Amino acid sequence: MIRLGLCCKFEKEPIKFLTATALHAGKLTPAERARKLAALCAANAAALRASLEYCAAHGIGCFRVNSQVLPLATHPELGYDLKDLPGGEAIVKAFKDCGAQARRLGLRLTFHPDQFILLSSPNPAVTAASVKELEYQAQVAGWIGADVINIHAGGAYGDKPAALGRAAAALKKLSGAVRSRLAFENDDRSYTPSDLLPFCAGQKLPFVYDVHHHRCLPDGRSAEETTALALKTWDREPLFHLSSPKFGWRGPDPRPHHDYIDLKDFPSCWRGLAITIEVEAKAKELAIKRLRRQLLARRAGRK
DNA sequence: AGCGGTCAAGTTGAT
DNA sequence: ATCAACTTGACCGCT
Repeated sequence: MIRLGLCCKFEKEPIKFLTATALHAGKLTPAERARKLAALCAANAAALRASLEYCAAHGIGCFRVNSQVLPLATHPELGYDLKDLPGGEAIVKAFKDCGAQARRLGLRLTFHPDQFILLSSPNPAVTAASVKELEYQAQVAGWIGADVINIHAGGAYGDKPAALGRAAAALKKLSGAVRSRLAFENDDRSYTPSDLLPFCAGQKLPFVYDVHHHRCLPDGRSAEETTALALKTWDREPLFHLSSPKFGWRGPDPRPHHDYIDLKDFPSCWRGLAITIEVEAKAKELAIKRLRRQLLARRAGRK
């Protein structure tokens, strides 16, 4: 059966992940700052633990972890190694406990580094910062047992093949911890599934199929064809993305995400597949709950 | 408790 | 030139 994934946060459930601003943290003395950051990391480990319990209790099989789960960890000036913060070892253990609990509960965990993470950039400083961020996320992924770090291909810079060539070169700089988890997702501006499927095949990396992005930036291939090709790139449970347009498909801009998923946007060819679908909907766990109910009702009604 | 200004980072396309 | 969009609006000082 399909596994639905919740992205990063909750709408109604009182589980909060904390962050910090560099401006404020930078004004603190080093000791104050270390204490503050340690407190945030510890609170986020507890929030992750609570998230896992919630997901398991509500039929949500996958949870995406916020990139800022260790706030400012890779900041150029304020970055830190969690083990060096006060009580850091205990916080690492709290994350490892989350991993053990996720395994017990059968939950899948993923990361989706943000838009600044670019392996295709012509600027080496951008790539270097991206590699650093990926290594950090892979470290946390190791603690908690997350099996996917999903990124976009980045900008086209006027020449997509050249950009993908730079990405391929950057892949060589990544540790096994990142490589073994890395996946590429089609976006709604530059890179379609047709752009990325050959790249992923060549690099032996899985392809995360976002059908909403594909509908916003089509490439002439159907969802059925693309789904079949995407499935083949995975040596474990495939990961796909689903959303609905906030203002409808006839609105001014289909890209912003709706609070909920319109069942009509659920590709019929996804029915019954053994896949994870991360639900990118603003109403978060409420959207998953509604989608789950509708999928079950449809399944029952079909028979 | 609530408000408003502000926040590390890149790229794109609409206005 | 500015802005919103992207995986998530949240933080923080002020009242």
